[in-house]
Amino acid sequence: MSRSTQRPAPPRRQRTEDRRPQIADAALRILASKGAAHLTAAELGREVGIADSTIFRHYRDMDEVVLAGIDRVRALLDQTFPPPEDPPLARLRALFLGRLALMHEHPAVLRLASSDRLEQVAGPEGARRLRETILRSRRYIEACLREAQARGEIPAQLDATVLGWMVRGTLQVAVASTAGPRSSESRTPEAVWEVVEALLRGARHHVTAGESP
Amino acid sequence: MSRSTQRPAPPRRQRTEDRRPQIADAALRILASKGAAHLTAAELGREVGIADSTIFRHYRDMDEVVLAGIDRVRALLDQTFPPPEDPPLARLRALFLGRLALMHEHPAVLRLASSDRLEQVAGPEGARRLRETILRSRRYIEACLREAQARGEIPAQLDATVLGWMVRGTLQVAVASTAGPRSSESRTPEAVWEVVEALLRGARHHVTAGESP
Amino acid sequence: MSRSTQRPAPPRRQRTEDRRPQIADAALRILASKGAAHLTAAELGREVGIADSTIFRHYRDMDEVVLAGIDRVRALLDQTFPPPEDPPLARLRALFLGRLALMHEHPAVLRLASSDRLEQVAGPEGARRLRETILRSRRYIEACLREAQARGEIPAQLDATVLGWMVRGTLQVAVASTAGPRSSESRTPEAVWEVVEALLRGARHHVTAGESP
Amino acid sequence: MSRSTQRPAPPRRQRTEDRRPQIADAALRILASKGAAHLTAAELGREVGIADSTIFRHYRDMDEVVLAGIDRVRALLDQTFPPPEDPPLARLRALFLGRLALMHEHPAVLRLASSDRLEQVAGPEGARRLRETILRSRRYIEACLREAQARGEIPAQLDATVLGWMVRGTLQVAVASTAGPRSSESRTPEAVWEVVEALLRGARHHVTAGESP
DNA sequence: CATGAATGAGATTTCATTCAT
DNA sequence: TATGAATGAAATCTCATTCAT
Repeated sequence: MSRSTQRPAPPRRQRTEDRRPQIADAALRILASKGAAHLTAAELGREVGIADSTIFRHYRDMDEVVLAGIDRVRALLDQTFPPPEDPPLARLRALFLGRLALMHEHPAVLRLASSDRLEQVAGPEGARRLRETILRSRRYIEACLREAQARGEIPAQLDATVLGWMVRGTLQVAVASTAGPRSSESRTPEAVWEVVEALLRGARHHVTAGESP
Repeated sequence: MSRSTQRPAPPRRQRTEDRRPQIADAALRILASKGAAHLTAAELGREVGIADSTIFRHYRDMDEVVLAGIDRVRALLDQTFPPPEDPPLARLRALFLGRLALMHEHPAVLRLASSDRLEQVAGPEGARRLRETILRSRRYIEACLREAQARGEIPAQLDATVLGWMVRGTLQVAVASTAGPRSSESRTPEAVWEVVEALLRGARHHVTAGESP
Repeated sequence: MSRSTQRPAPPRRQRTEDRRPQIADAALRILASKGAAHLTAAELGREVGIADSTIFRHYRDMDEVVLAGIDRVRALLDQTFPPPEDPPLARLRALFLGRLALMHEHPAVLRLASSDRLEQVAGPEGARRLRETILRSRRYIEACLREAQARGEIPAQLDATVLGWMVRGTLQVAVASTAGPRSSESRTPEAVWEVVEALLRGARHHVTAGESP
Repeated sequence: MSRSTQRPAPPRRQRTEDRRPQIADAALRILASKGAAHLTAAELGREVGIADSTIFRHYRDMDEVVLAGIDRVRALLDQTFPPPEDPPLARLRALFLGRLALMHEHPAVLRLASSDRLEQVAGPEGARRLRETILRSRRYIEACLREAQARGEIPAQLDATVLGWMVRGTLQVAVASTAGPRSSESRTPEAVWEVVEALLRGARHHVTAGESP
C-alpha cells in the first residue's frame, strides 16, 4: 500500500508546520502497510523523503511522532460523529457507515483503534488518548441505543451496554473482513448496517402469516 | 501482570520436554501482559527463570518459540468446539461461552486471535496457522447460523456471513471489555450470550398488541 | 603489528568515501597481524578508531568489509603485471620481484592469496574473486614460461605447468620466510629471483669439460 | 569428505585412551573438510558420535584437542623422513613423494602445515610445535641439498636456502593444485618430482651439439 | 532547515565450558 | 564414562538519538 518510492520528491526545506503532518501521516501509512515493527526512523524518513535524523528536528521522539499520528486519527474519528438532532438509529447508522468508510480509507485507524492494548505502539500517553477516544465512541453508541430503547425502537429489555459491544464488534470485524487483501466475502457497508439494524429492531421472522410490513 | 520476580525460583535443570511448554507459556504470558515488542529472549528467560541463551537449547529460534505458543493457543481454541450432535444455537452458545472463558483465562489468545496483522509477531508460518484456525472458527460459526436459519430458529433472510461477523465481533469486544484491569462494566458471560441469542432469534418487543407498558 | 592503541585519535567525523578505505585497510591489517578469527567488528572499530556499530554505516556487512579488502588486494596485485612488450623472462622477473615487494609491504595479501580455503574468510563471492585473481596470475606465469620455452630460453621438455608451480611456490615460501618477524634467513628479492632464473635456464654447473654422467 | 552421518555408531563408553585419538582425528577431518571456523565442540561431537560436553572429559580444552591433532600430524610427517643411508637426492625424492602422498591422504596436514601463520588455529603452543616440525623439514631438505651440492650433483653456486624454498614451495603448490576438487591440471607425483630434480640438476636443454660455453 | 557520521543500548544467536544426574 | 541442561562471554547487527557541518 505504501508507495514510498514513486512519491514525487517533495520540495526540500519546508517549514516545521508543514513537515509535521507529513511525518505523522507517513507514520500512519507505515503502520498500516507494514506494521509497528517497521515503523523505524529510517523507514519513516524514506517514506517522507527526508533523512532519518531530520525527523528529530520536527519531533522530539519517535513516541511523539506516533502520538501525532494518533491525534490525526482522533481528529478523523471525531469528524464522524453525526449531528445530534437526528433520531438515534439514524445517528447510529451514520456513525457506523462513517467509521466503516473511514477505516477503509485509513487502515491505520483500524490498526490503532481496534487494538485495545496499544500501550506498546503508542506509549502510555498515546494509549490514554486512544482509550479516551474509544470511550467517547462507546458512550456515544450506548447513548444512541438507550435513546432508541426509550423511544421503543429497539427492545428495552436488552442490556444497552452489551448491545453497544455488538455494534462495535460487528464494526470491527466488518472492517477487518472487508479491508484485507484476500477478503473474498465483502459486503457493502449499507448491507452490513441493515443486518445490524434488523437485529436491533428485533427481526421478526417465523413471520407467521402475512403480517410482515 | 507478569510475576517473574516473585516467582520462587523453580527447580533448575529440567528436561526439554518440560522446558519447552514452560517457555511457550511464558511467551504467551509476556505477549499478553507486555505486548509483542517486549517478547525478547532476555525477558523470556527472566520470566522462565533461565538465562536467555538457554532458550536456544530448547528452541532453535525466537520464531520457533512464538510458533510453539501459537500452537498451544490453537490447541486450546480447538478444544472449545462443542460436540456436533447438539442443536445449532446450543453449539453456538457453547462455543461463545467457551471462548469467552478461554480468552479470559489466556489473554494472549485474544491478543493473537484478534490481531489481523500478526505476520510481525508470528512470522509467515505462524500467521498462516493462526489464520487457518480463525478461518475454522469463522466457518463453524457460520455453519451453525445457517443451520439455525434452516431450522427456522433465526431469521433466514439475514445474511449469515454478517451474522457471523456480529457473533465474532461481540465476542471480541466482550472479552476486551471484560478482561481489562480497569473494566467497570463487566457482565457475566451468560448475560452477554443471552443478548446475542435474543438478537439472533429476533427479539420481538413492541410487537404483540398492546402489551407495551 | 597493529598499533591501534598508540595511533593518535584521527579526526573524527569523516566522509564515507574516506572511511570505507580506512576500514578496508584496517581489515587487511588485522587479517595480516592477528588472523581471520580476530577480524571482528569490535576489533575493526578499535583499529579504525570508531565504534563497532559505526562500521555498519559504511558497509552493510562484515562480509562486505572483507570483500572491499579483497578488492584492494586485487587492485594491488593487478598493478604488478609488467608491460607485455618485455621479453618473457624479464616479465617473469618483474612480476616475481613486484609481488615479493608487494607482499612484503602488505602481508595480508599473502594471507589471502596463499589461502586455498578462503571461503570461510571471504564468503563465497570473495572466494570467487580471489580465485579469479589467482587464476589470472597462474595463467600469466605459465604464458611467460611457455613463451620462454618457445624462444629456447628455458628447457622446452619441462612441463610448463609444473614450472609455474615452482615459480609460485618459491614466491610463497620466500615471502613467508622473509616476512616473519623472527626470520633469520632473509635474502634480497633479487638474489631469490636469480636462483629461480638460474634453475629455469638450466644452471650448468660442474660444467667444466664434458663430464656429465 | 566428512562422512559423519554414515559412520556406524561406535560402541559407546570407551576408555579415554581410545577416545582421545578418535577425537583428535575427527578434529583433523573437520579441519580439512570444513575449515577452522567449523571446528566447534558441537561439530566435533557429532563427528565422533558423542555429545559435545563429553569431549571435555577427554580433553581439557578445545585447544588441547587441536594440539593433539597437530601432534598426530607431526607424527605422520616424521614418518616420511627417509632413511639416512640413501644418497641425498634420493632422500629428497622420497621425502617429496612421501609428503605429497601424505598430504593427499590427509588434507588436514596441508591445511596445517602449509599455513605458516597458524597461531589462530592452534594457539601459541600448537604454533610452536608446528613451527618446530616445519623447521625440521626445512633443515632436512637444506641438508640434502647441501650434501648434493657437495657431491657435485647440483650446482654448488646456488644458494641452498633458496633451493630449499623452491622445493618446499613447489611441494605446497603441487599439493594445493592437485588436491582441490576442481583441479583440472593434476600431475602424477613422480612427474612433478622429475621436473624439480631436472631443475636442480641443471637441465641443459639448448644442448644440441657441443655448444656449451 | 537538513544531513550524514557517530554512538550506545539492546536484540539474537553461537560457543566453549561447567555441572548435576 | 556419558549426557543434557545451563551459562556467560562475545559476535553481528539494528535503531533511536546526538552533533558537527
